Amino acid sequence: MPNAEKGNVVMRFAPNPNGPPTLGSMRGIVVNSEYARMYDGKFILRFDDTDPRTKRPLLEAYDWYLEDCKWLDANPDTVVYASKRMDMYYGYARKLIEMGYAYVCKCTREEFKAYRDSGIPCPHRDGNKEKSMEDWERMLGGFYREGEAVLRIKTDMSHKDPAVRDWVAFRIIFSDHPLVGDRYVVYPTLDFESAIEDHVLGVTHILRGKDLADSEKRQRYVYRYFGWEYPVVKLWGRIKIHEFGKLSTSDIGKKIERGVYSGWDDPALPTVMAFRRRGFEPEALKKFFLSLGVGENDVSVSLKNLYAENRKIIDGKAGRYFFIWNPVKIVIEGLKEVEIVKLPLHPSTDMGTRKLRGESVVYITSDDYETFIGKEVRLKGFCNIRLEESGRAVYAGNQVEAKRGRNIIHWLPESQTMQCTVFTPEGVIDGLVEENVKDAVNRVVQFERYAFCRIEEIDDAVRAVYTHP
RNA sequence: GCUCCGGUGGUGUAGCCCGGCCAAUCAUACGGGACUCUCGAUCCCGUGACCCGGGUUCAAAUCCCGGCCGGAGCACCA
Repeated sequence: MPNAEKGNVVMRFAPNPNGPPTLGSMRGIVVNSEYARMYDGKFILRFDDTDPRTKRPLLEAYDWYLEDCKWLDANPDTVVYASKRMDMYYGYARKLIEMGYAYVCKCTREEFKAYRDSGIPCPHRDGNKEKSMEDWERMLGGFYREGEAVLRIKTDMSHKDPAVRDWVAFRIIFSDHPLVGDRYVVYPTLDFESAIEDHVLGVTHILRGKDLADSEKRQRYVYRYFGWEYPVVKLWGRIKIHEFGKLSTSDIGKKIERGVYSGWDDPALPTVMAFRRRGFEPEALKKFFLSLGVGENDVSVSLKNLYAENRKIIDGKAGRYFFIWNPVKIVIEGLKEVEIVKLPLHPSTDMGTRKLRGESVVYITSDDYETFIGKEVRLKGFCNIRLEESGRAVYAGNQVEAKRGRNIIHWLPESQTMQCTVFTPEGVIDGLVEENVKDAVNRVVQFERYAFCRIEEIDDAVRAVYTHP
């Protein structure tokens, strides 16, 4: 990073808490905090919550961000709530008005758009400062209705990029704010609020999405007027995950209300909550985002990369259990005695063993039954059987000769099963699981030949959440 | 339309600023083999990329110009 001195770096992540943190937020948290850490710097979490109407903050979401930061090992050194610092913004606004760099504009949106598009100053632009100050105080006092007046920053009405021409710094919104109630009617826009805060907080480097590229051009005017130095900015492109469609936070909210998703932590959603619920390791998420780098080109990446990262961490410590989806009951004929089968909890890590009864009535998945019917298979750790028609099977010895191959399948004794529901991104899968998983509540296990899953809850039945293959 | 910004194997990334050590890094994916009482893991081996066209230069993925393709912004949203 340019101009980064060890110990003197201040970075921030500045979300609007209008919903739960998503993968996109995670990128912001991870990348900013990691760079700050790399330079022994400071990491600030700032809530840019200055629009109580269009992007209305969600009260619970403030804490969600705090929790998710903590979980991602990105605990902020400082937490700032923009909506609680309104008076400070007002102060800077007054200074700008006094200096003649900001003015109250009473054009309608449409009127101003016309001026902006043609590059002509609007009639309010060159009014005297005293009048603007008076109008400003009236705005604050509730004299104007919404839309009747805004405070604009003077830039350059002939700037080649129309987006930077005299942009709005404050507007009137008669709507109570989840955090500060109805104390204010004049709210700063992101561009203004963020410009002031970055300076006040001493932010040295900004890493953000390129959708905010124009912000810099706008904000630089304010910095120039105050004689401040603008932080170093690095932008990243849009991120698209193959497995998730385009989902805006508000879309997701609606779908949750309609019952399409069970909640913000539905495994099908790209929220941090969902990934936590699925049992992902924060370290894997971090590596995943860091591997994307901070290039300005848009990335379109598969979750498989994340799965690979996560697998590296959990494979060595996830206990192995049998989960039978689409169970089929098999009666084994000619089985001599009931024996206790000991299976290792992990094939290479020493985690002890689990026990299953070697009974003559077992369950296997119908997938296996259908592909191996008429053939000999080995019930892993137990014995060999030949699968026959209509759920029968014949005992075929104990020799582990079937080693070399694919015909080793998992199974469960009838007397030791529990109902199990797995919540996957594609929907719910029901099946049977060995009762030994009761030792693994709230841990990630591997259901052999299926996938890694987190055991969420066990009462009469088992609830598991799909992690990844 | 206007203003910006990008374009390295299937995907992501390093290298580009300060041209040569790049017949291009790493990861993932994919193919093959070994091992394994999981379709997981591990170990080998392999496939596979500098958008196109000009220019500058002894030398270009790296610099310049044009084209094509992609993205973002053009809100009293963040």
